[in-house]
Amino acid sequence: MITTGNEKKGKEKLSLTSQRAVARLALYRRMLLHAKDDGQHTMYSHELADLIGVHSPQVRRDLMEVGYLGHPRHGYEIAGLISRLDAYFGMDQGIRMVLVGVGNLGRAILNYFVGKQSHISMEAVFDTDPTKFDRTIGGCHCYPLDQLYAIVSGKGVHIGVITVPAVQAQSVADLLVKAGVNGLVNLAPARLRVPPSVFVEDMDVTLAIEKVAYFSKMFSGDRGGK
Amino acid sequence: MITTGNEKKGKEKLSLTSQRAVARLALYRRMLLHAKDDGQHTMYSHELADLIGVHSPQVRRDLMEVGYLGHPRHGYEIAGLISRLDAYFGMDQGIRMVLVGVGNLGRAILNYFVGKQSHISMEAVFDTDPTKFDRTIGGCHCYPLDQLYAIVSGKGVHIGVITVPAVQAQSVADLLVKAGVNGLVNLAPARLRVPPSVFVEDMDVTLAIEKVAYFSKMFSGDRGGK
DNA sequence: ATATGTGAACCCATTCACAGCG
DNA sequence: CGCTGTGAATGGGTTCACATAT
Repeated sequence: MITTGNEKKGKEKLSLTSQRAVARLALYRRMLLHAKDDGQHTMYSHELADLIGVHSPQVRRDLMEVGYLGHPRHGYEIAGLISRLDAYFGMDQGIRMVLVGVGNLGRAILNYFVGKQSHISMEAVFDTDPTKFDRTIGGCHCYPLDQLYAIVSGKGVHIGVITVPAVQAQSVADLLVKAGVNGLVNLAPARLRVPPSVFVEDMDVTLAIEKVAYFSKMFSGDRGGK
Repeated sequence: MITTGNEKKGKEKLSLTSQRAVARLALYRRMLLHAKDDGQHTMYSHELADLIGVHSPQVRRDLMEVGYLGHPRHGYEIAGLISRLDAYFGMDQGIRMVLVGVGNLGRAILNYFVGKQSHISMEAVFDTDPTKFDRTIGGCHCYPLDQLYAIVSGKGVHIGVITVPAVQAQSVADLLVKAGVNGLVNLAPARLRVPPSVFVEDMDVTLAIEKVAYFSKMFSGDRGGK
C-alpha cells in the first residue's frame, strides 16, 4: 500500500463514502484546479459551496471525510487540497482505462482526453469493425474486440468505458470484468449484471431526457412570459 | 430582488416526486415496454424490482405515487401502466426537443432517436459550423445557432440538449432559456446558471469516470495481482 | 471577528410489517 | 393463500448550531 506525502490523521477510512459525496469531491477538485490556474492559493468553504451549488457545512463535512484540514482563518490551501483529492481518487498512482465501441459516442469521450493531460489515461480502445483495427483514433490505438482479454488482462487497467449498442453491452461488460477491470462506465441504455466487486456507473442519455421531460413539464405550471 | 430559488410551489397532486423516483419510473417504463414486446400482459412488483435492482415495496410505492393500481392477485397490467407512465412523463402530449452542438456527442445522441419512434421528438439541431448548415444530420435539419431563437421560440419546445464544448455551454443555455425551453440536458462539463423555472440535468462523463475511479480502487483492495 | 470542525437535530428516501382484497 | 396498498419504523445524508482555533 502506497501512501503519499500528505498524511491524514491515522484514520485510513476506507469507508464507502456515499456516491453523492464522491461526486461533490470530484467537483471540488475541478473548481480548485480552475482557481489554481487563476493564481488563487486558498479558498473558503463557502466559496467552494457557491461554485457547485451546495451549503458550506456540506463542503466542510466532505473535506473532513477525506481528512484534509483547513485553516480557521484562511480557509483551505488549494494546492494541498488538490493533492489530497488526487490521492483520494487514486490519481497519484494513475488511473488506467480502456474504451470499447468507437462510434460517435466513443470518439466524443476520447476527445475529452485528447490534448489535456490528466492522471486518468486511456490505454486502448476496442471495436469489432475491421476498418478501425490498428488505426489511431482520438490518440488511442484501436484493437479488435476479441483481443481485449489478451491486451487488457494483467495490465492493471481499472476502468472500462462501454460505448457499444445496448444489445452488446452485457457481453462487453463480461469481457472487461474477466480481463480484470473493477469499474465500468456504461453509456449504453442497458442494465448490466456484474459481480459485486465491480462498480458500475450508468450514464443513460435517454433516461436523462425522460427525467427532464417530467420535470420540465412540471416546472412550467404556467408559461406566460416571465 | 434576491431569489433564493427556494420557493417550492408544489402542487399536491402532481407533487414533486424525487429525482431518484422519477428515474426509477422511467426504468420501469422501459422494462414494461420490453415485456410488452415479449408478449407479457401483467407484471408483479417483485419482477419489476428485480429487473432494475430495487426492492418490491419500492416499486409499489413508486407506482402508488403515479396513481396506478395493480390487482392484488395478478400484479400490474402492463399496457395500462405504460399508458399511465406515458402521461406521467407528458409523452401523451409529445415532448419536443432540440439539440445544440453537432459534434460526435451530438450525433451519438441523435442516433438514439433515429429509426425508433418515440413520444420524444428531436425537432431541430443547431451548430456554428457553416459546413453543417442546412444539412440533415441524424434525421434532423441543422440550422445556424444564431437562428435558434427565431426557430425555437413559440414552437412549444420543452427540452434543449447541450452538446457543445464547455466554454460555450452557458451562452447556449441562455439562448435556449430565452427561446422558452424549461428543461436542459447538459452534456458539457460546465456548471450552468439558469433561472429556477428551468430544470437542468447534468451528464458529466468526466465526473462519472472520476467517480468510478474512486469506487473501483476501493472495491479492489490491492491492484498488484490476484 | 471570522472561518473551520463536528455533535446533534432534522429531513427525506427506503424498508418493514401488516392490513386488505381478490 | 399471494400480492397489493400503506402507515410506521429505519437509516442515511444534509443542515444547524456552536465550540474551537487564529
